[in-house]
Amino acid sequence: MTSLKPVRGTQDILPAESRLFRRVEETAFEVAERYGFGEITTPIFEFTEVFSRTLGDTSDIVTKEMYTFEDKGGDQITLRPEGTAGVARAFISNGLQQDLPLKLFYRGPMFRYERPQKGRRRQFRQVGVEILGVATPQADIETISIAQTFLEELGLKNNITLELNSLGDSASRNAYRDELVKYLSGHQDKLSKDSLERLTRNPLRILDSKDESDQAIVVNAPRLQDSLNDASQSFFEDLCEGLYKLGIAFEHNTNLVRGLDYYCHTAFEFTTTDLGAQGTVLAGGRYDGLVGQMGGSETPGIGWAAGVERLTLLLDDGVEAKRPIVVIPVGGEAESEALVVTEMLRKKGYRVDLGYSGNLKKRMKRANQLNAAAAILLGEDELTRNVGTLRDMDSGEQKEVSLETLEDHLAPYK
RNA sequence: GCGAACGUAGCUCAACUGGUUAGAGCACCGGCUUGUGGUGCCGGGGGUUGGGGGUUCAAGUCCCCUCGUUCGCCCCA
Repeated sequence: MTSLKPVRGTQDILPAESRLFRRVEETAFEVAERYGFGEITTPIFEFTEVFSRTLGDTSDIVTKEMYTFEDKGGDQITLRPEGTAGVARAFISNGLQQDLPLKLFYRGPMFRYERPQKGRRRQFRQVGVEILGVATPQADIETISIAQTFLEELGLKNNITLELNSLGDSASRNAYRDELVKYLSGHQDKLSKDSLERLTRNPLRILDSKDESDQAIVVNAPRLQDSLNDASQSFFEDLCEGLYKLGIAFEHNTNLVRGLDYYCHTAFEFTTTDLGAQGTVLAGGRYDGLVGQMGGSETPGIGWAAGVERLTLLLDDGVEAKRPIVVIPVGGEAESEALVVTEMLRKKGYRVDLGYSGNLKKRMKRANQLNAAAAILLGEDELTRNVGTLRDMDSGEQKEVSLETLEDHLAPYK
């Protein structure tokens, strides 16, 4: 019996919910195209190395969250836990450095072996964008503004906040990291257990620890923004000014960080308070070191990814299916003619349903459940006169129409 | 991976301190209405109470294990 349940952290998405997912993904894609992005589709699994090398051997994603297996040929394979690594790999594999700058959009399932919660699944869907080959804040501004437009068009701007920070370039960042570790090492006795581990693995993360004792120590810690060098400082200022000119509101959260080594400069998150601990709905940052680290030529990059499930949870009004026209044969003799009429209308672009069985009453009920806009009744006596009865399902009004001119009466129902 | 709560029909929920055959609303199916849906009335199907074990004369109810969901932590979208 357990085998008839979906695997933990996976779910079936039925038609009503699928419409919500499609709305999110289609909106993202449509906005991305408007901003000049092209869609890229990479495999949902890669050689494990693609992720382990880019995400770092110590990151949680690599150490405990990847679905990794050996295939029948003995290769180590991993179901992708995120989208950027695969895009970077595809960029190198396909020699796309000659096409820079590149603006890419992707969508599809990701896999992480985690404890499921609301808005957190083991198989989940993301949409995301990447801009490769632009080292200036122009790309950062565009990346954030496409995100903003996307969320706005989903109708979500009211309960979502944009948090923004700069990690500085690698020189600034490394200098700060050393300074922070030096400071925190003096307070090891008061750090939480989690943060003690982070101290060696991922010290910047301690800045946004939720532990109260940690926060008390962090308050007096050296500040990230104070160690930004001039170049990093002006990069961030240019970004802020660009956002300001576009009317994009944000909060400068100086404790917002990214753990992985290749991140630099811009880090941002769009968050909501409506989803508990899974409040991050869209997040991204600049990753100038990534492509180089994978073995490609040094190529700056910036991008974001958004969780489709989380976004659908914020869209509580459902998406109605489009209203069909239903063709109803009355009596067995009419069935074959009904099929012909149905097929003719479908080929002309109408959304038409023809039930498989049942008397008139049942078929009318079914039409009502489908939220049909109109029904076309074809009875034997009508067919001898080559007409049908067109019924408006909202008003209940009916009229006989000639089958030859049927389409002339259907415009309101297309 | 750690901590906690919860699992009764397709859905939302009942069932007094353990006590006959586990109920209701919605949904579904049929009838009132053999060429007319959405409202109404009448009837019907549907449950190994997540699964397994234990205590008891008796378990949906108590205990253990397991699976799942939810909340928090870790981490992230």
